[in-house]
Amino acid sequence: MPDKPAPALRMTRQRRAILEVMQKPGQHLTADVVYERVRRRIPNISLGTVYRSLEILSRAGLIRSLCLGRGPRQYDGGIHKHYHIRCLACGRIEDIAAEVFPNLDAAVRGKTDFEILGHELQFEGLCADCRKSVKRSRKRAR
Amino acid sequence: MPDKPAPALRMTRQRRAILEVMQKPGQHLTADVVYERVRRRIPNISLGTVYRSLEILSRAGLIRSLCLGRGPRQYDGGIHKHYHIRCLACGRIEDIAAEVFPNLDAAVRGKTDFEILGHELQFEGLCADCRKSVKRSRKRAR
DNA sequence: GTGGCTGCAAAGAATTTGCATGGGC
DNA sequence: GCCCATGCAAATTCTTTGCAGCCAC
Repeated sequence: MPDKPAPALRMTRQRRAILEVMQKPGQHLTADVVYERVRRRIPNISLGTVYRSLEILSRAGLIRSLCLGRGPRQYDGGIHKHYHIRCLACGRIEDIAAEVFPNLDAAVRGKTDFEILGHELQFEGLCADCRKSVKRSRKRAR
Repeated sequence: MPDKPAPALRMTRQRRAILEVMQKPGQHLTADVVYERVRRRIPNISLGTVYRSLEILSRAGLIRSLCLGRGPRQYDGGIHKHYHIRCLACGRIEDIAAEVFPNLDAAVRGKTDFEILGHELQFEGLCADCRKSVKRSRKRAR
């Protein structure tokens, strides 16, 4: 097997602009929204470039790639980490106002060949609205 | 706002077959693979039905829907819960041989309106192969 | 019997890719 | 100067949806 020298990451104007858009913490942006915002600065950037850059930047660990329930993939600047909760019934996503568990990574370190760099955690449950419907239907069922 | 009575879940032949395919623990199946397997029993089932059923069954909490890095969404019978780790560099996914943390749910209970039913946790890091390449490239850079 | 479920097929959304040219290192 | 990165647009992949008939409850 030939050596695969890790490719150099070129910091182009496009990638720099994308990184800056991603910088603001606490946002989850779809590729589409990133495209829209970066276009203010680089009007002729292409959507393909945005997709390629997001992929590369997330592989380089500069941003995070999230998959929150349904819909398109979302990306996050990753400075301010936080968790999410998704309603199993209606798919709604919310941030959770709780601090990150720093010891999770340590807990699995050594259980695998991988070098653990972080984790992604989302909770699942029922939002207040859907809980009401479920209760209602249970009552009906009696 | 009119009452939205929670819809009844009909256990059709198709859904039963899908559930059985999903039953075997420790597998992550794409809709496509589920389709292929269920077709052995119900040859004229349609892919659309598979998508619809997977969505409904996961909303009902009977199976779990996962988003593991790139590629299509995956589904899991969910009996035997386990965590995953994804290589940031190459995208490889592996199961982690560690027990589930039962106290995570309790830790966020009360921090939100939601009724917490479970969680999805995936770690991120570098697999052995990619770690080698990175080291190599760092050495070259000196 | 009724309203949800299915098969079929077409539409739609999201993402990837081929290729010629441009630009970072 | 070498190669990776980009723009453009077409192609692919994945998922959803409209509709008429069917079936679980």
